[in-house]
Amino acid sequence: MEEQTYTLKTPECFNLKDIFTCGQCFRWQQNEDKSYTGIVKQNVIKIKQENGTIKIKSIGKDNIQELTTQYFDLERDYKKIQNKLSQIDENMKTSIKYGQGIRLLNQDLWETLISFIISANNNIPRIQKIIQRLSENYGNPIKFENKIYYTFPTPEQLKDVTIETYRKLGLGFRDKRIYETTQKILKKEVDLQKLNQNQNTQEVREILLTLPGVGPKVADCILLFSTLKRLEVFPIDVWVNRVMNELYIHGEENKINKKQIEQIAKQKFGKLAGLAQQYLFYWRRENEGL
DNA sequence: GCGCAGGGGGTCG
DNA sequence: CGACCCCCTGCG
Repeated sequence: MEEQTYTLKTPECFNLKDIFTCGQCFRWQQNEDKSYTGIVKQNVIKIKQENGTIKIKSIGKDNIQELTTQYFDLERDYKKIQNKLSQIDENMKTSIKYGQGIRLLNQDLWETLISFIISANNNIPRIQKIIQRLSENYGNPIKFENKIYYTFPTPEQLKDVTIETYRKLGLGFRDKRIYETTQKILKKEVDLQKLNQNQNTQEVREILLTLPGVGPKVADCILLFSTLKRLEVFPIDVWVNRVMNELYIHGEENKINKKQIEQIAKQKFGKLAGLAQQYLFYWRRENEGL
């Protein structure tokens, strides 16, 4: 495999720190020179933002220009989305200003599915470690700049991994969920290839919910952060719960039910609820002391 | 220092 | 609605 490079003018609304720390991905790490290295499908990618340009170096199967365009959602007009959301209220203006550079990545559906099952009742450092361990044990090695990186294992690569082995890898009670979901995918009880052919988001959501370990919040994350890219969903985790209560309900955080939040999100943000969620989540979590 | 609650990007029974 | 695996944090 050969190295590729690709340089492009920095798009509007594009900032690596915002993209990688807004909570949608687990496989990027920052280097000393402020560049980031990550694994995308069967490629290792290093990306650096400087002086109005994005410089990318990669090694792997895919054409770097096509991959970048797709993965970073470069064909969507985020400025337009931000302008629309900004008209809704001051909260939107503030949070968008804070997270201007956020883009919703088009991540591999299978990887997103497994990653967010792992995320349940878990914290980000441990989620990252677990995914790293799974990849080291079952993914493909790729050498890049004298280091070995590992791709996320395919369903086939996890085919014979037992629940006990998952437990040893530190997955905890998620062991069974990962095992059973993988088996269902392999048997095509849920066909990930065909899932996106379904136009109706509610129907896709229902299908995802049949997989062990996938509840409402995880399903919405998959719908939003993967190639399914359904911008109208609104994942509600503890942070979104918190910020919505503070901004729109003015009530006791733990007394509010999710249905009420869902309803407010839908009526206020409509088809762009997912983006609104990201700006609010990122803003609130990065300003924890408020 | 060390030990022990507390809680974390929820889901399941 | 409580339990759940693991691990990291904060407090006593």
